[in-house]
Amino acid sequence: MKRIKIAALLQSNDFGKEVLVQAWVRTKRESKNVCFLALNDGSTINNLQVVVDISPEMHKILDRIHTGASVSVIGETVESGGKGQSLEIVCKELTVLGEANPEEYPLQPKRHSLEFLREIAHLRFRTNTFSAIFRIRHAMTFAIHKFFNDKGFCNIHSPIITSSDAEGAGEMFKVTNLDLNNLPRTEEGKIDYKEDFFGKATNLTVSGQLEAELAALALSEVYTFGPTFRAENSNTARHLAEFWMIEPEMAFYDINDDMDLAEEMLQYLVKYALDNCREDLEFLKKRREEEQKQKAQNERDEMNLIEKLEFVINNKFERLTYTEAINILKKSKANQKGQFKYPVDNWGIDLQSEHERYLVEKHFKKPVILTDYPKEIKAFYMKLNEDNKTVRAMDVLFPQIGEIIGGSQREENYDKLVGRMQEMNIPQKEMWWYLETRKFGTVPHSGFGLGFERLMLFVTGMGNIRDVIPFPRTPKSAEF
RNA sequence: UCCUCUUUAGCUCAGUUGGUUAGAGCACCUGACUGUUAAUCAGGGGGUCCUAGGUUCAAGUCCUAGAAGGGGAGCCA
Repeated sequence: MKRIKIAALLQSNDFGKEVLVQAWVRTKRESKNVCFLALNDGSTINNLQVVVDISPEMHKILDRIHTGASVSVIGETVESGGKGQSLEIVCKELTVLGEANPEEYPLQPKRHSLEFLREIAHLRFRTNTFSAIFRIRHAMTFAIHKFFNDKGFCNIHSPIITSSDAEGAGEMFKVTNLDLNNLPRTEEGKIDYKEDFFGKATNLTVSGQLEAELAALALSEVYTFGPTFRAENSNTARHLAEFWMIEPEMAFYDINDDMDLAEEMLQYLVKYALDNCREDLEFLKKRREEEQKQKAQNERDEMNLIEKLEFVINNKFERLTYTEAINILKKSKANQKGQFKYPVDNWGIDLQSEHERYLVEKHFKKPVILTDYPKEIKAFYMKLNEDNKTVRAMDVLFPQIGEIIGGSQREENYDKLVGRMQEMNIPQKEMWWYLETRKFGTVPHSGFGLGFERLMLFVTGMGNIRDVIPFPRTPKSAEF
């Protein structure tokens, strides 16, 4: 008999049919003559209830079954005699595929702390919360490819190992196969990378943007979606040393086209989750509501998870320039009463997360796109404005998460780009290939980077980025 | 990296101004129960009080150092 998945079975409402189900036991509830097994196979947040009449033979089998065991069940679908589910199966054959010793199995049918589950990341997939999160993560991955594919974008696999460390996007992880206990040295005593695998120093990529630009200047519209590595000693709920980033790059797009695409994409992805992950989102909504009860009244969410997601797809993002944002912040009561840790006084300061949160959560109460930042606080490749002071950067700020997207129109003018590289001490020699795209058939173009796990934080309503990636890599932590 | 908090049973936590044998709920085991929904009820077993020093007649509790984790900040996506 062919196995049927629980999601399909629960949807079918097809009674009186014999089926084969294989899954893991979430709970076993036993009384004298009857036993109920709640089974989950990860195809849905919902469990299948299996009713077992306790005969002496069944009793022996049931003794081996505890939370976490894997079982194979042949039974007949019936309309449930109890509340809580419409369909259940009456067990005819019950086989234990794998026992789970209850003295050792760490998951109980009760709420565990996220910190504890992080320590057992190999088993946390088996909880409602994490199975919901990773089904949503899959849906978002798929939706990203679908969004770009439907628009005629080309997916580009940018390299993971790179020899350029000129981007200044953060500390990099070194890639080498040199014997670290016996490093080859040059005459000056420095490490001789000519002896290394690639014949030069290499690192893990911190961004696929520069390579994506090369592809965009031929294929017009491309995107990358790959792992990204930053060796920063960042210990926050929003940073990972290994994370996934989506980086579209579009020829003939100016900064406004760039913003339009970013907004359309985010709304598309959130809508996709609402349309395709409803039950998982409802579960996470309830979960968050429970969590909120622990918090002080003024720290609680104004909207629940579903409302928050619907709000994003139903409202235009607020667009304003850095200069306008500074003026709003300067005049704000929070600033005048000295409630900011970093007071807003002069044009040119870098916005702190408290300032971003004020704009998004207090002032506009919706996602905000900030543009035209001072050139001093942004990257060398961003297009310089006419004023010679600001660049065509755009950051999309989301409630609770902060910067979810960072992007810009790129500097396509060769001389201006070289000038900016000189100002910011970016070595031009290593970047010859990047500069050549401005020498040969340069065009206006734009792009942005979306932190995939930050999107996941928003969509799932989870508070810690370590809980939306299967196996988080953070400083002092690379278990599993 | 900085600030701050936490670390007690498998899990979640309580443990008073330092004082006898360290507690609860859940989980586990045993028993009861004709359909349960994290089933319920009764009983039972289960402890390196994070680690190393120190103060004291006496330390889970106080002091010092360290480790791990949480929250906030910086860096950023």
